[in-house]
Amino acid sequence: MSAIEGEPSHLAPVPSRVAPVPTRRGRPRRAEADEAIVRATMELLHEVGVAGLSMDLLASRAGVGKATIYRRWDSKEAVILHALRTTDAPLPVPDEGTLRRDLEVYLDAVIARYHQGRGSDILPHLIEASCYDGRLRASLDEHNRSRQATIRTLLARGIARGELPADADVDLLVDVLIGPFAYRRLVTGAPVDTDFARRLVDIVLP
Amino acid sequence: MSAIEGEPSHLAPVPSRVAPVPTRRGRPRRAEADEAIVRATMELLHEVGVAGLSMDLLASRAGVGKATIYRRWDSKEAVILHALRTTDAPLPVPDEGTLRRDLEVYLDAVIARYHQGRGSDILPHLIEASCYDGRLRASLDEHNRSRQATIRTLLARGIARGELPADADVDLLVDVLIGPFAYRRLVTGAPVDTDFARRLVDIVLP
Amino acid sequence: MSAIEGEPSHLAPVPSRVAPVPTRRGRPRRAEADEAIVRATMELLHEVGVAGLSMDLLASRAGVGKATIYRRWDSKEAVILHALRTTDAPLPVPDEGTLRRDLEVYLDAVIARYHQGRGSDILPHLIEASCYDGRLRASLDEHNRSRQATIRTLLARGIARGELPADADVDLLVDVLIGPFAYRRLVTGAPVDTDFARRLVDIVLP
Amino acid sequence: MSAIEGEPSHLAPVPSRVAPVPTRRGRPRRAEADEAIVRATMELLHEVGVAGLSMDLLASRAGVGKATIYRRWDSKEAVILHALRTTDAPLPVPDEGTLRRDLEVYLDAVIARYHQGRGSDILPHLIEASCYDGRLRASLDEHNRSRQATIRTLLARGIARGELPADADVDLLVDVLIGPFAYRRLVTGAPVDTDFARRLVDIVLP
DNA sequence: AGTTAAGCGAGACGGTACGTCGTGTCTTGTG
DNA sequence: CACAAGACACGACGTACCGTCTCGCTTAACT
Repeated sequence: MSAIEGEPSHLAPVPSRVAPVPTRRGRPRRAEADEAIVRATMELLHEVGVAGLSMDLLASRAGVGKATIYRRWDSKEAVILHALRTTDAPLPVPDEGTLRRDLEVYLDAVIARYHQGRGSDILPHLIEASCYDGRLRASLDEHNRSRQATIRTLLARGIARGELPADADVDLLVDVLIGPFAYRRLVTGAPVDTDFARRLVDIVLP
Repeated sequence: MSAIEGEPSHLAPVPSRVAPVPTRRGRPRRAEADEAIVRATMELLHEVGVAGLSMDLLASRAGVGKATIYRRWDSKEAVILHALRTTDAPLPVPDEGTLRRDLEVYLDAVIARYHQGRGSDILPHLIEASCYDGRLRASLDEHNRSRQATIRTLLARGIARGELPADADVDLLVDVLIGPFAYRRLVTGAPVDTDFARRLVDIVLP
Repeated sequence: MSAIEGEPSHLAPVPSRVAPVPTRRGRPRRAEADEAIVRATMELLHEVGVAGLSMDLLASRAGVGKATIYRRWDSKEAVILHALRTTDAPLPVPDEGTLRRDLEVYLDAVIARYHQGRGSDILPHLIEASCYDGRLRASLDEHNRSRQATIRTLLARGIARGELPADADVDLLVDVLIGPFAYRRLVTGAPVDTDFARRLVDIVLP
Repeated sequence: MSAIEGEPSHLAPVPSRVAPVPTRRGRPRRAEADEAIVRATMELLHEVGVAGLSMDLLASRAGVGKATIYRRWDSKEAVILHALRTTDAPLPVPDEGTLRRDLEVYLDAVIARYHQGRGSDILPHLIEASCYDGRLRASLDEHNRSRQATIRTLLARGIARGELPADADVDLLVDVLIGPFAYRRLVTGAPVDTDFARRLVDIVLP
């Protein structure tokens, strides 16, 4: 699983992607190769996981030479991150009438997706890789921040309805609502369930 | 940096450590070897980082055979985690008179340690490795949970002083106070500073 | 160095050269491209040797697309052989009055050229390549046989002068006069000098 | 086929072999690995030829890691040369009563072995490789020179019998008897047969 | 004048092999 | 038994070539 939160990353720049060179000289890159690589990446992530995905395997599964992959991305992790950003559908934005209900429904959806064991090693893997690769770090951060969009939408609605004060510290609220999930999942391994989400919302909406 | 929070893990069980075999047969293990390995591990973590630390390098630096390392630990990551637990000094427990001040002082200390770039890839590396190794996962989780001791002490004092209600949800408060730090550092890359800590405390102590 | 023996191969067929197609349709091939490729080939052979000469490097040095090279020749080795045949000036035909002196002068010239280290790996490389490519083999053989012309001229004059019997086995004499040079250079690595040439002539002209 | 001439190279040094380090520390090299590698090399040379023999294929056929090969030899060619020297049986030393008959019988045997197409690209390949690797060059030269032993034995016997003058130039005679074979095979591609051998002997024994 | 066929520089493509590295295990001789 | 040394099987890495294949353009010769 890659993301703890929601909204897609539509048109965001992908810094760790190798520049496709806007020049029009020479044979253009084959668009099907991009697709095939992304598809093969997602397939293999589900079949053999992040640790079992080697560049040789990926190339042969995508029917592509290794050089074709390295021409497009810097590293295995950049490929994986790109595939994730391309593929990973955002969670729906709930609209239940109250901020409390919206948050509860959304966090439940996060938990549901967060609990699928398959691929739950992808994000930790990318985090680790990004420690050694600034470009990857930037791209991953950008992606993860973009996933806060849904919860920001919910909070903005809450302010509009007067459920939160107009000067509420939205940035901090986002971190408080999502941070504990990431902390439990990545760091302490403590379990996360619906009740946990309820109590968290109680803190934010007293 | 390895830990986001405080107290040491002195006598805690280390599941991923290979059992030293209580039997008394044969030549006993050399205690200096343990020390040399831990020392070499910490040296290399600072010199070449987690990615540059190979078992061959570690063995030769410690003046030890590789088998001597594997006799004691399951994997490279288990060695690193052990070295960390052995070495990493806990942050002091503040006592400023009020819960608010205690939390502020403590979180400032966490931030100060959290910002040292050197070795800031160790925890992410261990998290990733623990995805593939249950024993490591258990050991790492145990360690990270143990680091919550300081903050729990502070909260307990706060309850005793009446600064928090007697039925306060301590488990959750701990996660709310630390989770956002982990989230920013590991996931979004957003900056963390003293002001951030202040605002966080405001949420918990309205 | 490419050849152990003499005469040029002016108009000889070059089987491994791709047929330029006598049809006149379409844009004609650019003659400067041929020249540029041959020139770049010789430059690179001197600069980086046969092993360092890659088709990408050659194309970029010649300012030409790789397809332009492959349109003209089958393989890298065919290019090299062509460049050699085009460039390599034949040794002069001596005329000292006696067969013995002629042979001595000629063989000394062969030795002088044979000792230049630069490019001395070209012939071995072509020989090896010709093991896997019949067209190249034919072209190389033809070239190398053509280099016997000078020595055949000398022997013919010797027969005319009565220095050799009219029924002398010229084919064999050629091989005996040149073979030991090739053998030492390619196979045993034994040194070759003027004295060696003298003694060889003594065998042929008792 | 690797050699144009005869005697084995019993105890000759093999400079291109990586030094096995006379030190007695650590686990000794597995002798079966050496055997398996040599056996697999010869098998593959017959099955796929020199060009089809890759290090990965060789390692997997020998049931050995690539590092185990590179620990012992510098390059693919050094392995091949070693396998050849280890395996290639020398031609028998004829004893027909006269030097002329001995030479004829021996050269016929050389021709017979020389004509087997299988593996006839090995020597050219090694020659080429030795242009880029001094150690290999030395080893190959040493090997090829050692193969002159048989013919030297025959010539020595001829001198003892008075068939050759006592001061005959043996070094040169060896080159004259073998050189033309190498020259035709490697350079001009001209055919070599029994008649050619007969005429060659006529030159040496007038 | 328009059409057609081929050449052209650039560079992407699928493959294959390279030689190196790291892991965790195994095997010596020596305590 | 433990130990230092180091060999071992495995398998991934990222690079370098090869020879082919598009692109968007010339550049003629044939309509």
